[in-house]
Amino acid sequence: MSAVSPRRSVAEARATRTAILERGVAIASVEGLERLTIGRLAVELGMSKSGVLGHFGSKEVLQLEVVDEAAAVFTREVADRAAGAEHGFPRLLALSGAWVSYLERGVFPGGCFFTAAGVEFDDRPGRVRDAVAALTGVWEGDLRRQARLAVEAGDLPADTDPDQVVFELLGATFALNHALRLHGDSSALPRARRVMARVLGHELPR
Amino acid sequence: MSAVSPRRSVAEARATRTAILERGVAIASVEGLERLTIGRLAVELGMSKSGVLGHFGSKEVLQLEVVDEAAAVFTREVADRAAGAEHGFPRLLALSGAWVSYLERGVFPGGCFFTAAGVEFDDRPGRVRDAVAALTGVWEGDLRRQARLAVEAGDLPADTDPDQVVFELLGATFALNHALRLHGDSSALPRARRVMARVLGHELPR
DNA sequence: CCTACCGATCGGTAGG
DNA sequence: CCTACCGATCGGTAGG
Repeated sequence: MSAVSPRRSVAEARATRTAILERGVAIASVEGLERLTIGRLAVELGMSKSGVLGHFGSKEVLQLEVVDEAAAVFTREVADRAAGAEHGFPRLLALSGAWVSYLERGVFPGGCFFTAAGVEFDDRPGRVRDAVAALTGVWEGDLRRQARLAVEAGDLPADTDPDQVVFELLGATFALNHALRLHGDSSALPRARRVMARVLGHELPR
Repeated sequence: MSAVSPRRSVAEARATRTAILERGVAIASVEGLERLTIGRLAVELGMSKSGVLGHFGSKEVLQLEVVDEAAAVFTREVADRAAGAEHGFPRLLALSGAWVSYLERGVFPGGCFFTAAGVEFDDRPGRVRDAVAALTGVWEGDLRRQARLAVEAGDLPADTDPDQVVFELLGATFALNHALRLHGDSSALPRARRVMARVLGHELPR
C-alpha cells in the first residue's frame, strides 16, 4: 500500500497544483489577490499550509501564477471564441461580442478578474502589478491592432483613432462589470452592446 | 499643567477624528479599505491602536466613516464645482467636465476612491458594500436626472435614453481611471473628454 | 506532502 | 487618550 499523503507522483503533484490555481482564481476574483491567503487555500483544499506553499515558494509567486491562470481562462473564454473571424473588422466585432458574453456568462465568480486585479494593484509597485499591467496591455494592443487593420481595410472610417476605439470598448466593459457586480443590474448588457455597436458602426454578433 | 495624552477636550477629539479619517481616505484610495488597518493608522498618526479604535468602535464603522468622508470630498471636488450651472443640460455638461478634472487633478492619491471601493466590495455582502453602492447610486441618479431634464428641455435628442447617457459617462471615467493608474497614460484624458463630448453633443467646459 | 514552529500583525477588550 | 493583553491569522521555515 502506498502512503496516503507524502511523496505524490509528478502527475499527482501537477493535478494538485492545478486545483490550487483554479481555486485561487475563484477566490481572487471575488475577494481580491490580497485576501487569497495560503491558509485559506489550504483549508478549502484539505491540505496543510506548507503543502500549498511548497508548490510556489512564496505568496507573490502564487499570486503571479494565479494571474497567469486567469489570463489563460480569459484567452480561452474570449479571444479563442473570436479566433475563427478574419483579422481586422470581423475579428474586432467578434472579440467585442465575446467580451460582453464573457461578462454575461459570469466566467469568473467575482466578475472580470483583470478589472479587479487592475484596480487592486494599480498603485502598488511590484511584480504582480507589472504582470497585470502587461497582460492588460497585450489585450489592449490586440484590439488596437484589429482596429487599425479595420481602418486600413476601409471597414472603419479613415479618420478613426484605434486608441479611441480601444478606450471606448474598455469603458463599456468596465461600466458593464460595475453595473452587474455592484448594482446587480443586467439591463446594462444591452447598453454595453449598444455602445460597442455605435463605436464599431455595426451590431455585435451573439 | 494639564496631562499630555489622556482626556482631550471635545474639540481636540474632533480634530483627531478628522485627522484619522483624512489619513484613512488616503490610505484606502491607494491600497483599499481592507488594508486600511487600525495599527497602521496608529503608527502613521503617532497614536496607540486603541486610541484610534476608540473613535469608531470597530473596523467596519471606521470603514463606513472613511467612505462617508470620501463622499464629502467627491461632492466638494466634483458636484459643488458644477453647482453654479443651471439644472439640465448645462449642469450635466459641468458635472462631466468636473468629473474628468477630478481625475486629472488626482484628488485622491490612489485614483477614484469609489471605483476602487466598488470593485473591492462588490462581491462582499455587508454595510460597507451597501454604503458604497448607495453613494454610487445617488451619483448616478443625479446624472440621470440632469440627462432627463436635458431631454425634456430639448437640449438632448428626444429619443435619448438617460440611463444610456449615464452608462457611457461612467464608462469614460472608468476607462480614464484605468489608463491613468495602471498605465500612467495621460493621453486618455482627451479621449475621455471626446467620449463625453460625443455623448452630450457638446464640448466639455474646462 | 506532512507536523511543528517562528515572529509579526490583525481586530478587539479590560482597565485606567 | 494610554498600556497591557487576548486569540486568530498572516507568510514563511525546519525537518522529515
